[in-house]
Amino acid sequence: MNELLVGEGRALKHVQVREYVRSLVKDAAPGSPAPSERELVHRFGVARMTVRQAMDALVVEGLLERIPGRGTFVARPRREVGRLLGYTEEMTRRGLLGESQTLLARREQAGPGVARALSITEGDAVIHWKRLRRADGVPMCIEDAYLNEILIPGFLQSGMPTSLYDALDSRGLRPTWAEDSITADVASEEEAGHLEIDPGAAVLRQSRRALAGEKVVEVSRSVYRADRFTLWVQLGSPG
Amino acid sequence: MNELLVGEGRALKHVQVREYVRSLVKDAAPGSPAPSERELVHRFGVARMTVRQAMDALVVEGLLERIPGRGTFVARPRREVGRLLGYTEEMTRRGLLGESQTLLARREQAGPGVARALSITEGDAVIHWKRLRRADGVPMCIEDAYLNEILIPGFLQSGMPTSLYDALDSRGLRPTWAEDSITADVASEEEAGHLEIDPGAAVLRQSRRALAGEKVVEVSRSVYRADRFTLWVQLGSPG
DNA sequence: CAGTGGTCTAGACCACAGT
DNA sequence: CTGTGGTCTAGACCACTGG
Repeated sequence: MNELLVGEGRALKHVQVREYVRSLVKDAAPGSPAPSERELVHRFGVARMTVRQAMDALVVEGLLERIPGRGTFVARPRREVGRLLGYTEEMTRRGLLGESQTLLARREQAGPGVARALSITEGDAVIHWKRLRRADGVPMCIEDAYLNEILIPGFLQSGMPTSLYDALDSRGLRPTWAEDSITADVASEEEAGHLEIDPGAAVLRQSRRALAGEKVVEVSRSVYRADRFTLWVQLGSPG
Repeated sequence: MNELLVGEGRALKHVQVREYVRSLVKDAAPGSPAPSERELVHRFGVARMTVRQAMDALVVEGLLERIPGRGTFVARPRREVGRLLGYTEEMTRRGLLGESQTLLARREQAGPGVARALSITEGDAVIHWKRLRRADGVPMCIEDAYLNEILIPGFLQSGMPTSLYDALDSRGLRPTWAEDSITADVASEEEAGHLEIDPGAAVLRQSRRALAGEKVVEVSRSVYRADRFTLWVQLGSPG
């Protein structure tokens, strides 16, 4: 469990075996056989329970699959909820060039709504960052985000990053979980101006509460041009 | 692993221990201590590795949490992607009464698009089921669904169920995974008539591909009144 | 038949918590 | 200090698979 905390010199045997098998299996096709447990026992000179501990971890991880009487095999990749993507990554994945234009970036005191959403106290410092997002040069979305300043001290002074999620990542605060609410609406005058659409055109509104571990790092409201953006979500339990 | 396949008489020790601990812990508050491993060794007269196998399963399940040097404790419930809900359940959860009015229900041959989405062959039999959904008596959504007829023989003849997902559930085909695409739009004339809104009013369009295990059981397009419906989604990896 | 994973034993030493 | 979980050993028998 705590291999990252182990000092340099130590190397737990089950970890050695696990990583050996992982490296063997890394680029193998699904269905390829992994070494048998008894083969690993001989190769590493360890007890079978130790080998099983190593293999168990890889099975739980979804990398291997045991078939009684036959052997252990590379599992077909399980369906999984994708990594949580920021706007720039999302656009890159769609083959578009994502750009941002900052409309507002300043330190504020949290109002009651933002404070509740960020799980902080009203009046605490927050970063308010509003951006116009483009894709291949054409307006795509307006994002209005609030960040918990306590978690990212000096954020405004350090120069605004291109990708918020990358910036959070570098602080060990990449969101891995988000709660979104999504609704359809029509664009207001102001939104229409920024997005270069007609007032009354359809837009998709997304409110996000993004967490890194237990910490709420970002709450935001985004409004997307409906004619340019479709949201994809996977729901339920992989498997 | 295969406790369900085990004959009546057999009872694997690690399963006995696991279920004993599970029952102890079922209604316990997070943070409550579970029996220590050595205590279970004495209680069941088994080896410690056997107890660990039992506890490991509960830890992987997220029910228990080990703290080295302290003991094993009931874990706080992990964040999890919710069970995939059908319309009726979704409305119930929101405190609304969900009702359906069938607009169309018949057997058809799959066209190319539906066939691809259902992972079947063009011309295969499908159930085409179009419904107007109400919440507390007011139109909420129009759902146009296609079901793989091979998976649910006699579906049309058996009387249309109130809840599609419950009906699938009873056949062991409750969807546990869905891929949705969501976009905003304005209502067409026909949609506006059904939904009792003005043409041009904002609507949320949701295309769903729902799977039970590996089988695609349902593909559907729904159009929701934006003034009455907000979609909630959780993204990322629980934990 | 030989080989596989699944289960199980009866010990052992370690690092770490709390008293 | 005692008690905890974490690691590890060197065997064993079982049910199952495939040739």
